[in-house]
Amino acid sequence: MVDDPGRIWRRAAERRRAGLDGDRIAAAALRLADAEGLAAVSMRRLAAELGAGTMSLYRHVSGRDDVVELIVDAAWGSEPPPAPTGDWRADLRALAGRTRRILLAHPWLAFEAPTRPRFGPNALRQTEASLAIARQADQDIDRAAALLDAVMSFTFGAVQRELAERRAERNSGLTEDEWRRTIGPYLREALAGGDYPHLRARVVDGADPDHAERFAFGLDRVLDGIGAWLAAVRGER
Amino acid sequence: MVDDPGRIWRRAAERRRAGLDGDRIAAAALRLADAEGLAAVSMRRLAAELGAGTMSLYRHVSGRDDVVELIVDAAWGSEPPPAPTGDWRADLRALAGRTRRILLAHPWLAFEAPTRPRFGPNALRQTEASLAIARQADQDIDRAAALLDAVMSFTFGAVQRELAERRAERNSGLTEDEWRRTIGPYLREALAGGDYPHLRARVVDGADPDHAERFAFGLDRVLDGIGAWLAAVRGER
DNA sequence: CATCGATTGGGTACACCGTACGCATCCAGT
DNA sequence: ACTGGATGCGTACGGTGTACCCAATCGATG
Repeated sequence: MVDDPGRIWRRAAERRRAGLDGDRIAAAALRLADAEGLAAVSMRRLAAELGAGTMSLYRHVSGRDDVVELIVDAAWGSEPPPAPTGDWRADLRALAGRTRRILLAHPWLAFEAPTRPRFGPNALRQTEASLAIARQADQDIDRAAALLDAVMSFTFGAVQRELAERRAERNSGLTEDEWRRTIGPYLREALAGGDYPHLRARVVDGADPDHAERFAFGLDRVLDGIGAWLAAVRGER
Repeated sequence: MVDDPGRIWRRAAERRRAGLDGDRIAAAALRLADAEGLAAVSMRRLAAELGAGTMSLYRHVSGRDDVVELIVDAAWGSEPPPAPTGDWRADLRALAGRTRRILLAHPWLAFEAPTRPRFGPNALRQTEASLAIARQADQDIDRAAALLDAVMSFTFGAVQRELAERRAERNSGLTEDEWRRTIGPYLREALAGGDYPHLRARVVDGADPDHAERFAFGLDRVLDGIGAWLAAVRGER
């Protein structure tokens, strides 16, 4: 067998039949990741959290990667995907909003989820629901997939940026202003040279953007672009 | 001192004055990361690559995080940012294209770069150039930053998806088709149930999308949306 | 009820990781 | 020539994932 991405999920189904604790592992790991970050989810730590021996975990999970795969899917399952209502624009917006909410609720997820395609039950349900929504805009599966991809690409990218900024704020002092004074010595020196007029304008004159507002702005641009394109495609027919 | 993100870059400047080998470390680390992935860049391995003792690295770099920060900036410096030409749409497209090229050339970068804001010399130059381009579309710094953010959010998200798919293809067998047969046992079972009609349509009837084409499609939608918005804003004035 | 097979729990050990600390060496400026 | 600071680096500690193997337990069967 070359590589079997379906392994864990088949196994999970079997376990459920046998009634064992693959779920407990996932639940404990998710709790740990949310509380102390994904790095804190080590096999030893996780086992300790469950009051079990480290190697016992390997009976239910084939390694740490499996644990991560499990909690990624569990996180996606924390809020059901929205159902199509007939208004593709509103539905796509709701879908993006749900995605952002979930990513913000599990800050490790945004950096782990996009590393490879996932096939957990919740991921499957979610993809299905997303395609159902996208096909309201265009029944053609390839065009629907393409426009969904554009929306989701933006969503992930935007939330990652948001999380990175949030983390930077958390890390150094407290406020965005405080942070500026921390990086100050270096950045001020760089800006003082006059080599970066636009950067300087952004830092000095620019307003601190509201994250939610930023997200909504970008999303609206994407949806506008998709709307215009749909109109053009329909016009051609 | 709470936390000093400018530290390494100040230090780099001093080193250059003193003429030491902070650069050699960065160059070797970048080579290693590109050849064997970021995970292969360990302090021991890196030192061995340089024919030096492990702890010698700590004279020039305050830890592994510094090494990563150095190679991230070095990677951004591998292609100069485009200069404004007067056509904001073409320039933003060129900027996104350059970003995609760099991210694809250093596959580890797409997953490392967005974790926090960077302030290396190349990152600074790049931000400056990007803002210069964005301000061609709208002189207002906040609006320019907002539209640039939308473009870059999409770009990062899209390339991450692309890399994830590429990796999945690499990992299991060879072709996309081969991959489908690998995941087959599990996915086929899931699709056979009839619970996922849209997903099934995508897998069975859908075409394998060309990555570059997908990227161009999404980017065009974003740029269209921005164009329409700019026209509306200008109309209001 | 006794017995046997399979399934599960877990301890030990190995090879890696980042890095704190302190000692040896070398080179520059006086 | 001497001396002080910069530099190289060996050792050691606490962490990581997990391969391997033995003990215990549980279920079904005779």
